[in-house]
Amino acid sequence: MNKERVKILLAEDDLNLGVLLVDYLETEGFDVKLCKDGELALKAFQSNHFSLCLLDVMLPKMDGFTLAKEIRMKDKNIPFIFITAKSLKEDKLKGYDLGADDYITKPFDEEELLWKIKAIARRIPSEKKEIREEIISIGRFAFDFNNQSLMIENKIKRITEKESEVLKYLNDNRNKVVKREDLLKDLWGENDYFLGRSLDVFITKIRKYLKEDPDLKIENVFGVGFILNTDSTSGK
Amino acid sequence: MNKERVKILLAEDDLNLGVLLVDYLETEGFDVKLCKDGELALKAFQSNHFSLCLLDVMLPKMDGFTLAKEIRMKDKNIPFIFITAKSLKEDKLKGYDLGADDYITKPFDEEELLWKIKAIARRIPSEKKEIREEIISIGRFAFDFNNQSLMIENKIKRITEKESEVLKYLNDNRNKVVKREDLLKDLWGENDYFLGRSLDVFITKIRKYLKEDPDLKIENVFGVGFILNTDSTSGK
DNA sequence: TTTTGTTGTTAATAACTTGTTAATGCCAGT
DNA sequence: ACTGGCATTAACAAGTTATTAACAACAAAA
Repeated sequence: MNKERVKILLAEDDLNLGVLLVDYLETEGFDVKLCKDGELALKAFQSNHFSLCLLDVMLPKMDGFTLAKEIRMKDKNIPFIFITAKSLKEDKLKGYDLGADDYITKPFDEEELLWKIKAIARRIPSEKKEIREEIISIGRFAFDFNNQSLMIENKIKRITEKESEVLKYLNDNRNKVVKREDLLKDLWGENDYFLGRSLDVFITKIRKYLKEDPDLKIENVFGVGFILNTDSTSGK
Repeated sequence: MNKERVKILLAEDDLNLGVLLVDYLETEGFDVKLCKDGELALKAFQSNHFSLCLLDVMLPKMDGFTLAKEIRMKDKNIPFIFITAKSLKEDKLKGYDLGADDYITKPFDEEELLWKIKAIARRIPSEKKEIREEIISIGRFAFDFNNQSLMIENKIKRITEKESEVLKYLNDNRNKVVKREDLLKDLWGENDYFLGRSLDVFITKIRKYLKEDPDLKIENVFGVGFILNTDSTSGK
């Protein structure tokens, strides 16, 4: 959960190159959105959140520099790398003036581009803190998965890692039947008799925690799994 | 007042080029320290605070890569730009592995170097925050990170650098679980079994310091990390 | 030398698993 | 519908293993 993938906006009209790059970067762990002209790229930028822009200078509809200017108006910190065919000084200058972090001249070595991206990605402030703050409410509890804590009436109970995982799994499927099989496969990686017994122990423990809110109940579905019931009207 | 001059460490044995660069960069508003070999550069780095390193790869006494490695041990985030005579891919690769942000091949255009520096400088977090005299209060302690001291009831305890770092990291995430993994990656740069053991030692030491305020506690979150508890209502 | 950080050792502890017994639900045969 | 048998589940206890605490010894650096 620690590794949110870095999202890259790639504006490149040469689809051969574009698809190649997307493949390459995705195997390297980036999330890449390819747009084949400037306007599409701008549109994509407006509706998604990217951490880095890789812009070809020569683009249909809107050239890379104009695009950069537009993007810069939306986000004044996002890093750019320009892809340019010629290594003209004026071009480079213009790019840097717009706040480029780097440029790379076609034809280029993919690996080199990767290094450049990595160098920049390294300095992208990690968004961890934002990711961290999610607190889920379950009945009258506030469940903080990352902190492994269950709060109710300003009491905090710290629970264990596996307990958290199981509770989160149940809650992610609240009011729906969770199959033992699925839960075990997803949380333990495999599913055998003994792990099943282990799961039962965790269910017992979590039931104990949840007792403080009488509306919450983990029901057993015989031979199939469990269901976390948060809705007092439902259930039989 | 916003513009503290960015300090650059320049390691370059060719004094012609070196002096030229110093002049050029200084007229551009940077503060440049020129060192003519690797050892001098390392020494300079240890006694000053720089925001960026410009390292020639070929240097007397200690080559640029080794120098970078040494510097990286002192500061895990400082950006490097390598100056290299040849444009060999292996060289570039090696540089990037060490965390280079860019490289530039001799002979180069000064203006181009300037752009690269500016691109990086733009992303240097304004150092004000780190440098400014901030005294953080942690429970009944006053913690001065920069001076590595912990004060309580007009007693001052001087603590070590790593102790400070760990304490600051915990405090920056007070009342939240700090994962061993994150802490080690951020403060040590990597995460292995032995560093984990080392961290435990620091936790023990810091706990000892914090004992004087009974409301402060570093709790262990088994298998995950630690949490600095400053809030007496929380805790189990 | 003195300080700082790392590695090693041992004991203690917490998490998870396995074991035991009792309770419960399902279903087949009456 | 009732009943007995069997599999599943609940609850708790005991066992196992890896993690952590605390301290000491060591190594590296200032």
